Amino acid sequence: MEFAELHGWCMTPRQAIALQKALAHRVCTESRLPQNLRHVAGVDVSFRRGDSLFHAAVVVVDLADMACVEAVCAAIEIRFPYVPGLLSFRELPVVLEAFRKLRSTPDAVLVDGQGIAHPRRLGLASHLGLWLGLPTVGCAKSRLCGEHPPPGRRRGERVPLVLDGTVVGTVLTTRDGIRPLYVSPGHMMDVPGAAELVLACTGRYRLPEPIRRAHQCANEARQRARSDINSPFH
DNA sequence: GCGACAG
DNA sequence: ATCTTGTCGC
Repeated sequence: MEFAELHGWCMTPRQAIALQKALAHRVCTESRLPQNLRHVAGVDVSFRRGDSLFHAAVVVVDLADMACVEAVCAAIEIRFPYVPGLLSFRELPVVLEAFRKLRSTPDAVLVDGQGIAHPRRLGLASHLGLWLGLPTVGCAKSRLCGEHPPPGRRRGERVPLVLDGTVVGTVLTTRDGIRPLYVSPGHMMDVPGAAELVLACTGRYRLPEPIRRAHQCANEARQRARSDINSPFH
């Protein structure tokens, strides 16, 4: 199976699973981060219950001062239902559409979802990494699979996330006294590097700054589209 | 068969 | 993810 087969996105869950197994072999779990890491992107997707549109945003920030370098968003129709383990088939089309509009190329991409901490080692972050050929990190707010002891409650404390006897990620506390994040390499990234990058992008909030901004950006785009229905002029 | 289950 | 108001706490 080739990437081209994804163009239609008209797959059955069974076909999607077969494709994941094939693509998982292409994922690189060694760090390919540049020495001078400067521009980190965050991606997020937003949708509304009674609507059939997905909105995605990509925000690139400068790691030195968290200043926004570039921000874009896109909107397309939903083409796939939510199925745990098949999230990329639902969200990747709109995410790729947003990246198509991006003019700059980030050094790394933080994704709202899992990387290789996935039943077939191909979470949304890994799948996106393959498409983009860029280092990606999966940064999920809850667990999809794998086991771990409870991590410490202080910022920076972490425990390994183990799946089938393999460490596939890090359960990382990003703020004192809050629920941890499930951080795993997406593509061109290793387990320790993924956790360090997330920590480097996280300040006074639970989620890393690039993802927070993308989340905000995608929501604003969705609400603008919503209001345009009632007042298309303006 | 039952429970788990990113967003 | 989204539906939703106020509310308890640092």
